[in-house]
Amino acid sequence: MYAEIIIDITHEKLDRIFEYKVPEELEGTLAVGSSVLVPFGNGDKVRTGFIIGFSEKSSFDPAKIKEIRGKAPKSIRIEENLVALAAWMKEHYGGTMIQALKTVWPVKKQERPKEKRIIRRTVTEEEGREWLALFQRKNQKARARLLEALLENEELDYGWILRKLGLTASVVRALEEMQILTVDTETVWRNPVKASEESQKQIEYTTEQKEAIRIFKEDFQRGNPGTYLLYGVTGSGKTEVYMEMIRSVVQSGRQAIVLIPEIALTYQTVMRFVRVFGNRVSIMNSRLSAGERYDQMMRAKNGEIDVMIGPRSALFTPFEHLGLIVIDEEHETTYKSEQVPRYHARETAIERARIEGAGVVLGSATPSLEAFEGCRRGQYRLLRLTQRVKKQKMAEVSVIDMRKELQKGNRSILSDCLREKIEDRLKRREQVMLFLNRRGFAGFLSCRSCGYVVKCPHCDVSLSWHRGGRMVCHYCGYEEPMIHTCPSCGSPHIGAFKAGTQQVEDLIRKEFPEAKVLRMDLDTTRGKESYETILSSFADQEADILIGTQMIVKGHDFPNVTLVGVLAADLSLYISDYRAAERTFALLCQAAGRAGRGDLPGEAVIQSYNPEHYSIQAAARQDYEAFFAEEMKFRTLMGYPPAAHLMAVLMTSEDEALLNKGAYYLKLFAGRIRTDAGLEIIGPASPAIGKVKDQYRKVLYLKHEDYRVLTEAKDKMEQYIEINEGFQNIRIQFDFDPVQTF
DNA sequence: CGCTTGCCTCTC
DNA sequence: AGAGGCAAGCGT
Repeated sequence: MYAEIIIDITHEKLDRIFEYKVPEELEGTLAVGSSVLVPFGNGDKVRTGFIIGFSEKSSFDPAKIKEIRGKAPKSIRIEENLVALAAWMKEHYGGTMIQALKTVWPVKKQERPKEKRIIRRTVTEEEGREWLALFQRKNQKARARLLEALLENEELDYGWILRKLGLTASVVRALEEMQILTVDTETVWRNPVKASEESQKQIEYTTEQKEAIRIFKEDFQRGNPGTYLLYGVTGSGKTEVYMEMIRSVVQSGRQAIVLIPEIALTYQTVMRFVRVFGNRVSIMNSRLSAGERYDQMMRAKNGEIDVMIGPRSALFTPFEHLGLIVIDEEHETTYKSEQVPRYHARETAIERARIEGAGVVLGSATPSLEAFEGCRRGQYRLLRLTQRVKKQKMAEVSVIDMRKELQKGNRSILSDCLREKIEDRLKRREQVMLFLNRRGFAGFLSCRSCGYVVKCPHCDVSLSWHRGGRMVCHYCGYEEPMIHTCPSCGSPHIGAFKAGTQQVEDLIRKEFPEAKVLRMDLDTTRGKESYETILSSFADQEADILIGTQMIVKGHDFPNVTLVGVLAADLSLYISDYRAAERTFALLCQAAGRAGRGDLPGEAVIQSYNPEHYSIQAAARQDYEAFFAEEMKFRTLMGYPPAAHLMAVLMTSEDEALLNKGAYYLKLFAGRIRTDAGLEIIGPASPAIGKVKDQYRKVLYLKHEDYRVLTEAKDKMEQYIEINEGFQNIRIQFDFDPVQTF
């Protein structure tokens, strides 16, 4: 018997199967997904490898085949279904098999189990009373205290009782030696979820919610759940629908995974699930310790939990009978991994569900073009929620033309209209949220005389000005002190272009000195819990105005917020990315959806320099379908996803000349892959950031309607690169349907 | 003529 | 990735 093994070394040249003989004593104990120790290379250096298959006959020279040395110590076997998923991911997104395996199985090794010590009384109550009397006579107070506690409760938690009664270990040991008690050690699973006592109120579902639940349940019970898009406006009760669907999946003995964007994984979200599913819910995220993460994997594998909530990576939870994967806020770009393999959680979830016979529910108020187009093509089923649960009206949205403000002589970043409305809310003691597109997007230092911009010497991006007089590169972290004369022309008129959240905060404090203002962005949420702290103090109405970036438009309901202002709405329209309009539309809809979540009606003001743009117009009317129709025309015309597929080939090298030459030849080669006109090749282009950490970058884009043509092109290009020595010092990465353009 | 040094090859 | 093979380069 021979095993097909992937060696645990990330290198393109080793990214293939190696055959090893399975020693007889190990037969039966090894399976697909096991990790083993094998001799590798000339010196027979022992390496770990993963078994991805078996064969009776070897296809390699039998004389050269070596034997597996043994199982890797402390390893945990990867589920066979997840090995299959890894293979699909490698093929679909590029990268090596070992990278794919490590993505679906992030647990490195067994972790030390958490132990709990328990004190148990071994004497009868009667005997105990005799001992107690003895201790009291001898004035042995500590022993008496412990024994009294044990007479009340036969079992006590070791650490807890020592702390509570102020005892030392020697007291316990003494009683243990007298054979009054025993100390037992038990292993327990670490549990990051603290269960609550509250129970779920009875929910009245709307007709639309009932219909969505019914359709899913019927398909699920018939045994062929597919993929559904739950398209529901903000406040339409999507989460309740997910929970009801999960409930029916769990009732039939299967498990569910709920994916959420990392930022939305809050205490409140988890508690909603805990109220329904109790301690059979767990969470997974990067903030858990290795031990906690390992234990959650094991609890899932052992069938001790039914629902796993977490970001992208929770998709690989090793449930034995997975029945449903829910992807909340499915349009979020965080579902695309920026590490190899650059997988998209939506597509990967659908593939995992196919392997496991499970269903997928995608939920969003502003679905991705991919999801909505999928419904139009009949691949996914559309479930709609058009009504808000509490029947509140959607916020009234007005668009302000900032060019007209300028003509009127208002040069502030605040329009007169928005200023008046803020004043009005402050008077009525209602809350306001001001939303700015991006942190420090324009906090760069430029010379007003010659136009010189201070840039990072390593990354080709402008340095951001930070309070405290330093300039920082957001890509590599490079810092330098603020300068006061232009290095190019010597002019003293060099300064920061102010329009980050910090500048908005300064302005608001000056304009409304009586208002209490909170600011939330990457700078103020650096600390571990401060994200929650800021949001909950705003929810408790400790401030009147909350200023922030993307992060304030998600999660939390603030019932007292009746006005949302969007400053510089169209900044995200100008980034060089084919998804710019989609992102702008989603952001504006979400922002508008924040207003009027309580009993008071809400209002949103969108300030724009480009108010006639369809994404802004459609967002103002909250008209997704109008936006979709317009945007889809553009994607079709340009051959962008989801109308067609796009593959970015990112090349990096320290040697600029070599890189340019390599890019030129790779383009020539790409042109010969297919002779039909369907495969379009764009570039090579210098990305927006031409250099990162002293590595030059070039990018080539390939477009084709058929995704398989692109994966085929990827494979051929990989081969070409391997044969041609000119590419030795050029690194190449592929990115399918990228969410960021390079 | 032998020994270091850098590049190339190969890994079941 | 990392070790062994091999030829060019340098010292005695």
